[in-house]
Amino acid sequence: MPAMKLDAIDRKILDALQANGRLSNVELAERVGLSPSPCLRRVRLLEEAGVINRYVALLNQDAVGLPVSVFISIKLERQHEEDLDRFQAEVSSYPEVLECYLMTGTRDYLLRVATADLAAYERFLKTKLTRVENVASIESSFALRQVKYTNSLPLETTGG
Amino acid sequence: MPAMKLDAIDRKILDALQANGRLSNVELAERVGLSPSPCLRRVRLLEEAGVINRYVALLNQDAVGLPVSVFISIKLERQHEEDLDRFQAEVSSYPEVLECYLMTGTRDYLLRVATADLAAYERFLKTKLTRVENVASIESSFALRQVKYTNSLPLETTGG
DNA sequence: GCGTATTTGGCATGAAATGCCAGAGAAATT
DNA sequence: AATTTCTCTGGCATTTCATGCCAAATACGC
Repeated sequence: MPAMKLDAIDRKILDALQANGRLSNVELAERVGLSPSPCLRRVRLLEEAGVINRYVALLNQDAVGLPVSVFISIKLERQHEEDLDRFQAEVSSYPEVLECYLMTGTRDYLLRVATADLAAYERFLKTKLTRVENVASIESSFALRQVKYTNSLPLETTGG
Repeated sequence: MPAMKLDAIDRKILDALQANGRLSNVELAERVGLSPSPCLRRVRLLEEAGVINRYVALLNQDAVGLPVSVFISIKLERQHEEDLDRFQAEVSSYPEVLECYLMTGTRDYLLRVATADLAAYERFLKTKLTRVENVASIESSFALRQVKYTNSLPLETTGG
């Protein structure tokens, strides 16, 4: 995905939709200083270009009973292409895994997992993660508190 | 936020809106097996109860020119209540910081930061993070690839 | 079996999304 | 500087949707 050229209006649109993905097109148009028609056309273009991936509802982890966030550092035995691919496919299939990154440094992967409690986390480890082939070591760190969580990327709407 | 009691239809609604926050109420109602009126009422209740935090558009980091994700482990000099509060407030104000967690273990905080490139990251470090008071050490790990990234919490819609 | 409370479904109204077309603005060419 | 061309914008008409209200149905307790 190449970086797309975005003008000031595009960035305003993206900023507004990052903050509220359910803004009506009429209100969005007002905020960015366009009439509804061209505003909607820009939004559609941004969607088709893949700048806007998708729209989602963000839930409260506590309210749905998944208050525990765990970060897991994982090291593999072998790091060949096919080893990585197999591991990634397996881990991506677990709904408990919200984020997974291939990392530089001494640890190969970093995962964020959401579970109901420690017992559920232990169950996840025992029945899923530790059974994945090629895993050399697993290191869990628990989040005591989510200080900040946002999906809003800083688009620097002040400049060109 | 206490965990709220959600029935099977609520979980279907939440799952659908986690996948597509812009579903029309008419289509959402069809999917969960209700008519539009009670479906909308449930959605409003979930919003008011705080189960649904908000709706957002998710952007492609590469497309908006912020392809670099960095995880930063931070250790503070002192961990008194007011020290933590001050650090958290400062770090939360940085738009580059997408996630921040207070952690167990040897490191106090874990941050995820998005930047345009290494130069921008260095600028963030020098002008912002290293100038925050009370920071004992900073350890950066770069993500080579985002293997999985989702906000969809697993709600186990199969069971009660 | 009966009464109560909660939830659902349908209808009416007002607002919004969306496609179409003409007009305005910007850029390139001569 | 004038003209041509291309791109983007704004307004209108149609269709779809959101939303509030009320009656009916379902679940629950007695």
